[in-house]
Amino acid sequence: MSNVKALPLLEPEGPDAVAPCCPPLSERPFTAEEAERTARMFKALGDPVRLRLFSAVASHEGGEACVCDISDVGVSQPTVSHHLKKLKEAGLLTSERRGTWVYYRVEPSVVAAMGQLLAVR
Amino acid sequence: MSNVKALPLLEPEGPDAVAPCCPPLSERPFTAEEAERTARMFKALGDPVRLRLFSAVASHEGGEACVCDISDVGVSQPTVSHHLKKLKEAGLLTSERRGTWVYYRVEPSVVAAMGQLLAVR
DNA sequence: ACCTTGGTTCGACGTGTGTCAACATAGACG
DNA sequence: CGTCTATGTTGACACACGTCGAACCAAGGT
Repeated sequence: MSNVKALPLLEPEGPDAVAPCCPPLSERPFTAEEAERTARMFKALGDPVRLRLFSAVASHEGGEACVCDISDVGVSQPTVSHHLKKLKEAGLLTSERRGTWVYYRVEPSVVAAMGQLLAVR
Repeated sequence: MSNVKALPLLEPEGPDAVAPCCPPLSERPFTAEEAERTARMFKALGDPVRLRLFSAVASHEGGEACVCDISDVGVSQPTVSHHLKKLKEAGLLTSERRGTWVYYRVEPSVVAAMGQLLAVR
């Protein structure tokens, strides 16, 4: 079972579970490379529509939601698909087709890593 | 000429309350308004240069840094100023002029609030 | 086969954003 | 005053981004 496949933001550096992408933001100044990687995650959540979609998936029963369940965010359906793709490329969501519907779920380790970036000293 | 907008993400009420902007992303689907407000914060950190500047301030000795200390991020000085302004408008940094230099420091409550948004259920 | 429903991809358009050079402003100091 | 240093602002430009309609793909049902 491929629980992790080519996440563009997580280097397979440690067998650890919490995906140590980068140290907390207040530990030391980020290098250009760290910033490049990390900014992609924040940018993915930097759009209101994407934030609503992500929140809808994250809060949905069972930890997953099909597009039909969450596509009521005020934009056209192609736009929803576009944003879900962006969230997927950022490593924040994964998708799987089961029959007629496509189900999205959050990647908990990546979200946890983002939370740790913001840990207060 | 004081066009200093009120912090768009924090209501000026609690002394050191943890900025009750929004519930965790996984608690319930965000409303359009919540998403609009919160996305501004994530978007501010969604640029590599801004992320480096923010990290430089956050990790600097004494919790504050003057522009001259952190402006070595590979872009021109006006661009640095522009990004610092963006971070300030997002409520993530505050600035204060002391004599010749301008010092920036992080707004801990806002960062803490962002961390809580990503709290895993 | 055909059609219907769910989702993605494509092509285009308008807006937003990052960047710089040039200029402007604010103190410090003589 | 004038001048130097440290930051901020303005204007302009190229590029990225969000959005939509139309076309396309994937499964199921009839």
